[in-house]
Amino acid sequence: MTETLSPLASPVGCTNLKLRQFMRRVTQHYDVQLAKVGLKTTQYSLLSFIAKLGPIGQTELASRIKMGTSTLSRNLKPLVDAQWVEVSAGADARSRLVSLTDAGRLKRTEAQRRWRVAQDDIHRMLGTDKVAQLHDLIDSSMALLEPLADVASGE
Amino acid sequence: MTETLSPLASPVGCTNLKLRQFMRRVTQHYDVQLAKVGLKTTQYSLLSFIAKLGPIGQTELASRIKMGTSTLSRNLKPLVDAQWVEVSAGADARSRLVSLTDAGRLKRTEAQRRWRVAQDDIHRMLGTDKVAQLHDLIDSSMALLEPLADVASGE
DNA sequence: TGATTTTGATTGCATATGCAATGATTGCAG
DNA sequence: CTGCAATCATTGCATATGCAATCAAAATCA
Repeated sequence: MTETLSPLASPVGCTNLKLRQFMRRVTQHYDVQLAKVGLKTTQYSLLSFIAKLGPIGQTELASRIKMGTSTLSRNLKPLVDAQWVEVSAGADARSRLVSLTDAGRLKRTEAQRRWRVAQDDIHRMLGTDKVAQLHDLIDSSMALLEPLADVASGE
Repeated sequence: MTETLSPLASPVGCTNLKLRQFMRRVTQHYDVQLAKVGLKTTQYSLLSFIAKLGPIGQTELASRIKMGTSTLSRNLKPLVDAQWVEVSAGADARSRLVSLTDAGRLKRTEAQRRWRVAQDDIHRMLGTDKVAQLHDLIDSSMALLEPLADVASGE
């Protein structure tokens, strides 16, 4: 079952390098829009995740975002300082639940409009089919790399 | 058969988020190998670029890597400290030429073997066709996003 | 119950990233 | 020649990223 018709010679370049370069460009693009509401793209993602996942522990949240807990911990800080995110006591005395404040929900909605602009730009520049291919490719690749995460967390 | 069987509805997710998540995983994968020779993936890329582009000014180098000059400036520091990279006087008194030392070339060769392992792992885990698709998709997308860079640099 | 392990989160360290401002030169217009 | 604009690189500031170590609390084992 030939998925594509291309020659399919073994790829030569560095996947990591290409990804990094591409991501720098793409992130910059989103940042232009989100800077208008005082956010970085990562912060917007974070707000969105918290909005969707409601009050949630940091370990769980980090896992969903596929980010290290130490990074998450620090990335939350500016959002907490800005009072968009609040950290309340969880079931344990050690665990803390992360959730949005009203201001946070407002900010997220506001930012979402900017995100939409950036995302539409991407669709316009790349074409929706290319974006769809990219998303699918990333999704399926991510699934195939999942083992990595398991190994890291001790399995 | 058409290239894909999916309806090709307008993609819903955030391209930037997917890319970031994917890149974190992929970078971690390469880092495991490169850590064995004391390098980060970015540092290996940098060494490779400098090896290939010979003595080169920082502005030009940054442009090739598609990285900001301030980032490049700082990323060079640990490499210079380790004496893998040396910075010599350029044509101007302001411009400086970046090149590898002998130790740098050695280190790069050594690291290349590790990179090869990581890259082969990727091919094995994702399949060469998927990797090839990904590379092609990134290359063509990058080309379509080039205008961004021009705008940023004043055109 | 007391000791050990596990779990949840933070912190030290090092790097990556970029914008804006700065410093240092060079080039060019007047 | 003088002064302003353009160029090359670095630095201040803020964030992103993760590993290893740490700290605190809970769970488990003995």
